[in-house]
Amino acid sequence: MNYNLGYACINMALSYPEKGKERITTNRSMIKRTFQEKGLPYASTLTLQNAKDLLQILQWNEQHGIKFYRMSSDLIPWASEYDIKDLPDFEAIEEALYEAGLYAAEHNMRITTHPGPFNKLTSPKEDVIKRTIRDLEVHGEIFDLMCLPRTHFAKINIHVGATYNDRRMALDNFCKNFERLPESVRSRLTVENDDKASLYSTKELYDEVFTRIGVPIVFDYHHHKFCTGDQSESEAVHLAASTWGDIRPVVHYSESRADEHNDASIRPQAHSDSYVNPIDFHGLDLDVMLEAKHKEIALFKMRELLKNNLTMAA
DNA sequence: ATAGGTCAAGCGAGG
DNA sequence: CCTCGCTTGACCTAT
Repeated sequence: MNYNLGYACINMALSYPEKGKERITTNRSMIKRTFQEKGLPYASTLTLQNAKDLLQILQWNEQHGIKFYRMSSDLIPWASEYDIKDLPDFEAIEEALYEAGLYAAEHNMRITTHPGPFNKLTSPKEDVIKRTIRDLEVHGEIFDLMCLPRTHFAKINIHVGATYNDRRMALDNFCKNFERLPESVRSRLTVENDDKASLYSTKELYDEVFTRIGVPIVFDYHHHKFCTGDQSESEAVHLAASTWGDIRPVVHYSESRADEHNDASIRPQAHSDSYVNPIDFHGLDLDVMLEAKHKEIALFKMRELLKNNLTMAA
């Protein structure tokens, strides 16, 4: 079985270092008021630091055998509000991003991203669509600056995520607005099954999105429990995997926080800190994005679980 | 230095 | 009608 385990955005060891050591993070940001006061020069300063730290995170990953990483969407604060090329430090930023992308390529790393829930290609409101296209375009541009491939290897993953009590209309909008995206995004976009029964299951994404516009499906194990589309986990993960062509499918894995803390008051969709069960690959080659709060620490735990699992099977 | 309140965006769910 | 949660906590002010 071939697979990579990855984690999202934050490296605990680098982000919360021991005293005296410098914090390494790609998530420096600012609130709106500060952006209005300080404008592009400060955005540029934060971006350059974030972009330089990205390489450090990738190097840390390499040292720890981690080949799969989800980039933060906060790398360039307020990027949708201006042209990145207008940042005073653009050349240095471009260089830092290129270096990070080159490092990833040289070490066979897979880099992906997951823009926020505000991105709604389904919306009947044109201004929502315009903002969504702009935000996705920024993600595509950053990946281009890193020279990441324009394939689903470097996926940009979003949810379909809304129905407006008219799923036909919503799905039609999604497919129609997909065509309005720049090639840097269209070539990389994937969709993920939702975590609410009223939204979109893997099966529905397959029937209504993949078959129409060919966008592959990221299967989320935890979300599937809340929106099965009348499929078993095995059926759904196989269906999702069939949408990826030559590219190894990505899946998301997390466990229930409510179970982990034995606390029924925690919403069942919430993600655990770490893991107690090894992921079931259902016989597939998959790249697994681990969505646990403890990040790379949880990844190491999953490694152990899989190793023990293998030992027991042998 | 640390704690606590606050923070762009779109939705749906729950109170 | 309001708040929370979601990709992913981080920023900012008061103490």
